[in-house]
Amino acid sequence: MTDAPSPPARIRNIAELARLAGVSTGTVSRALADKSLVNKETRERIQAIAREHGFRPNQMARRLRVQETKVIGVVVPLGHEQRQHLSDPFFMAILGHLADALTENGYDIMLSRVIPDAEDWLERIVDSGMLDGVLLIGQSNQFEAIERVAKRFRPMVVWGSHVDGQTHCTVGVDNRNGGRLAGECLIQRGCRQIAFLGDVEAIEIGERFRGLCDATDAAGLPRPIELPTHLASDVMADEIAAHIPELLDGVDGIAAASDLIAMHAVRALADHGVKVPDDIAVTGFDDLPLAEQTIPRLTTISQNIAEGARAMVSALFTRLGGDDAPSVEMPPVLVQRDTA
Amino acid sequence: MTDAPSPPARIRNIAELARLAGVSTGTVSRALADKSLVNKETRERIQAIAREHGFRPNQMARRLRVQETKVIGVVVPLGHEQRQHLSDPFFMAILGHLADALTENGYDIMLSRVIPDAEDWLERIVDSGMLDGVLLIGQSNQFEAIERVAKRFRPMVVWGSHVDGQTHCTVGVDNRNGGRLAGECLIQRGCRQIAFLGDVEAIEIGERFRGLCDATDAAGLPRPIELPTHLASDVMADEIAAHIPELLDGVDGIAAASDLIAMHAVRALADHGVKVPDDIAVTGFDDLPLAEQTIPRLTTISQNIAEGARAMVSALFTRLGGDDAPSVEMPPVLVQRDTA
DNA sequence: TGGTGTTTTGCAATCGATTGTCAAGAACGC
DNA sequence: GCGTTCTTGACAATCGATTGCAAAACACCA
Repeated sequence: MTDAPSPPARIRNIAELARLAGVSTGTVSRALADKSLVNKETRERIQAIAREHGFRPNQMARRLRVQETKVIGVVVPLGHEQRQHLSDPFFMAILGHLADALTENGYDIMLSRVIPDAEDWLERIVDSGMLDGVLLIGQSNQFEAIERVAKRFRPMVVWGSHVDGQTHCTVGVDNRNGGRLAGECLIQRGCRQIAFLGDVEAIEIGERFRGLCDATDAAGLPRPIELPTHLASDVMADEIAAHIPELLDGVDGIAAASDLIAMHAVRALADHGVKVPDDIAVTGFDDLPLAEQTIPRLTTISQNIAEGARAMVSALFTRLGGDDAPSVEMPPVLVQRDTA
Repeated sequence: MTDAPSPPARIRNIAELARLAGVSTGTVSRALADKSLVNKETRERIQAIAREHGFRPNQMARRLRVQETKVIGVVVPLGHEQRQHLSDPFFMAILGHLADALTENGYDIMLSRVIPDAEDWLERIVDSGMLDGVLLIGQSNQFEAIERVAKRFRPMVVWGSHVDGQTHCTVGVDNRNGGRLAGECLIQRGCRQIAFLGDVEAIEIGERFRGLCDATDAAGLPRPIELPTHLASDVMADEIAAHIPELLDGVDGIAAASDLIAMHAVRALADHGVKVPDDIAVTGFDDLPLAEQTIPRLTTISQNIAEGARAMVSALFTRLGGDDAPSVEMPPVLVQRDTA
């Protein structure tokens, strides 16, 4: 009996393993699940054979049977983006934290396919039977679709803004207040003409813009100029470059809808010899880990991504347990660094 | 008959739908798959009922039956990292491109769980029965494990370095040559004492270091100093800060193992009044979209992430089709910008 | 030896689809 | 009116596990 194993033949299912062990499939199933119902000796013998042959039970079959998949879908609705590109660092950062929290609890993550033009994209995901729960990162302009599904599918948590009376459970910062904070910061620096870089079609971005308006209104300043800028990094640079003439025309403060947009803007301004923050002050939004590492370091509104991810997962788990979890709204925090 | 639907009762499976339509489950299945075997009229009638009730067949069951999951696992082996954190922007960037390419072809993506301490982490993923194929991003220090699995599991493609005689299929740049390019760039600028920021335990990083040594050897310069720096962004900043004394002690060129490390280094140097590239030149590796947007813009070795992702997916598909796909080694390109 | 109680194990139904096989019915020609 | 061909759809096996139920095996005691 050599101890260097050259597995004779791969075992394909518990039936084969059962034949090999001279027991029934039921016993094998119980043995592999380490149930005390089966005799300790047979149990260990079966486990040994399984190990020796590198056998692992088919998860698809098990999950079909137990009606529990241990898979959570993570989805970014990109309805308002012309191209669907998962490159936004904010999404990636929160995805990382979600992954940590979910895997710690024994769940796998499925990045589900978003069929761009289909009305029922969320229904397809939710009803696929592959997912125990769903996490949405961002609401985009898909409020209706999300509400519709939330009414009958409980284990779903959305990163985004909470609107009065909505059914779906959100976790996120108070975007409007965050926008206000950014505006107040810029105004306090002495900015008079503020520009907003972002796509207000997306609900949470729209809220940030509204908060910014709150700030300029309160200060008796003109409304900020809206300069649509998308989140997809491949078009962002061009869009910002296209906005440069408008920015150079009297704007002295920029509130960007995200840190990435802010970084691109700072770069583009530098290319035109504009000094940040002396000539134009810039604020970001998100407080990515990177925001602290840029030169100049970014003044931004912090979202506390790690805590947000934890809150999402915890809300999802209570919902998976059948209980109700309320929306969570975290306070935005202004992080003042070098750009404003 | 109102056309505003208030679905009477949810249909749970094709059996219920079959009863409702007065046909057998087999017919329903074929009708939903739009097979010409069933009469056009019954087919449309069944589809209408399904639509009306918002019924979607259970994917788990279908996949178990057809033995094809249309799911590709995407995994980052983080064997050499003490904490498993999916925050590296390079990983995220390539994940984004992989997601695009896979979803375009009708595949979903599963971020599989990596059980940190388990020897058989890759076996567990591959044998779970949930995945048609696997993409690994990075080899980390898991060469053995990858080889072992590659010998019997064909549909797997790995981002990383190709070593002579290896079984597993890799796609990646020639890391050694990339390291050499970085070294030559620094040397040509006049750097005499070069430091390497990265964790050489990881295969691809080690190759980059070796290439760097090739360059210093060829120029008759002393070997670069190794300053271990991990990829996890939460510890990276501290590690780099800890390296500062060594960097200020005669080092005039830094080759970083990744763009992120380079950006952190530039930031840390700025904090100590060191000017980049005048006092110390810095090169990155990856050429993230961000590298062009920093101030100063990063000189780096380009990996062409988009093309790499496409190559991985295409190799995976030919392997899924049963054919063999060879490893792909892309030439690294030096992108000279402001930091070196 | 028989009865009772406790472990162990096997049997068979089940999860929800897909699909090969075959029979019933329609259409058609002679 | 009968045989032949073609459609259409029902039946049942299958994918690979889990699990309730009941039978078998064994121990123990009177």
